[in-house]
Amino acid sequence: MHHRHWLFKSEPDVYSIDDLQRDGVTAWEGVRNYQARNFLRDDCAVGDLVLFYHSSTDPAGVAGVAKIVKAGYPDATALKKKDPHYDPKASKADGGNPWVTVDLTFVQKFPRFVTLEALKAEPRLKDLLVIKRGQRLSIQPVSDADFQVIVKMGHRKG
DNA sequence: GCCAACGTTGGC
DNA sequence: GCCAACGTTGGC
Repeated sequence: MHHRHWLFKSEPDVYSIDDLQRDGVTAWEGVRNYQARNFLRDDCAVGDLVLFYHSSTDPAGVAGVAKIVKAGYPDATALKKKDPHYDPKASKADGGNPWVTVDLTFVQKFPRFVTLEALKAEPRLKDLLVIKRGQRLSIQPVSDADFQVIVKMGHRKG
C-alpha cells in the first residue's frame, strides 16, 4: 500500500502541533477552498502522512508530522451558525454541504523546527509548493522525496 | 500593518 | 462568460 504525503497549513495561534500532541486526534475542520476540499475529499487516504505547517507566524515552517486516520467526511462546522467556520451557503447548496474534513493523529514534533527560510535554501526542495510565491493553498501535495528530505531536516543536528 | 497574489462575487 | 471589485491569505 502506497501512501501520499501532504502539507497542511495552520496558524499556530488557532491550532498548533502542540495542540495536536495534546489532543492526540483532531478533525481538520474549516477548509473553505474548493481545490483544498478536492484534495481532502478525493485524494487524502487513511495512512497518508502530513507535514504540519505553521503559517502566519514568525518564523513560519514545518513543525512536525501527523497522519490521516479518517478519510474525508462532511465538515459539520459549515452548518453551525455559531461556528467561526459557518458557511451560510453550505446548507442551501444543491448537493448539500460541500465541505469536507479528515481526522489527523499526532505522529511527531520535530526536534528542530524547519523554517520556510530553510525550505527555500534547500536545493532539493525547489519544486515544493509551499515555497512558491503566492501559493496560498492550505492543503498541498508533497512528493515522497521532498517529504523525506524535510523529515531529515527536522532531525538534523547543528 | 502592508500589500502582492489569488479566489470569489456579481453586474453587465 | 467577462472582468472589476472585493475579501482573504500569509510572508515580510
